[in-house]
Amino acid sequence: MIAAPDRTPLPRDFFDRPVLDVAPDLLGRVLVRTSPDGPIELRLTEVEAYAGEIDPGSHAYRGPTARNSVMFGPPGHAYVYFTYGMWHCLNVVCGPEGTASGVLLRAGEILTGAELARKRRLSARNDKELAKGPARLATALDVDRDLNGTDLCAGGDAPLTLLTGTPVHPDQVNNGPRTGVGGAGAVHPWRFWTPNDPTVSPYRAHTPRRRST
DNA sequence: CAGTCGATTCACT
DNA sequence: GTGAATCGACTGA
Repeated sequence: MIAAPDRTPLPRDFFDRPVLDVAPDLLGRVLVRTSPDGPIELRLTEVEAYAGEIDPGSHAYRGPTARNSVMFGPPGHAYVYFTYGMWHCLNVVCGPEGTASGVLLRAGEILTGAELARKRRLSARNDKELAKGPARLATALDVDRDLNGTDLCAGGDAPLTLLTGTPVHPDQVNNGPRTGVGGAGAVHPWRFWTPNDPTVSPYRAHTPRRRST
């Protein structure tokens, strides 16, 4: 008998901690997306930590900009960015206001709303691929920049909420280098995932873009 | 203001 | 395993 996931929204305090504490603690939590199309619930299986201004891999490394301003705001809010001209990725802001840490939500298992997620992820060959990768996760949940800055702790009918769920025991969390991060940021083993879970995305090293001409 | 490239995904060989 | 897609933020002149 497995206990039902705790549906209490995570409190603000949860996110007001060092990002390396928050990131592994997010595994097993449940992200709820409510939209006019219907609800989707997803159990987080893979995340990556980005340590703000001290982290060469972070968007906040060179200080505040128009794009990353939400990361410098209060914890527990969504930082959504657009990349490669066609994808969105979803992060949770961590640490006190004025700092700029965040956790990239990279993959998860769809618990409810799979039918809706399949409509948005037509290229997925099976349900394990619906949210296997950060842009796939955002696509399945219909997350775009309209949700940048959304409070994930508000509860109620907010478009995005993080529930307590069923946290993974720290002894069971795996970690390794972050996917697709190059340069000095590649040395940090700040990717966290639940082992032996088919929804976790494969690791890929950073690939420099080939020069034109 | 032009050049560069990205916390990726997908189709194809 | 390799390369294209696609656009906007950021950088440096």
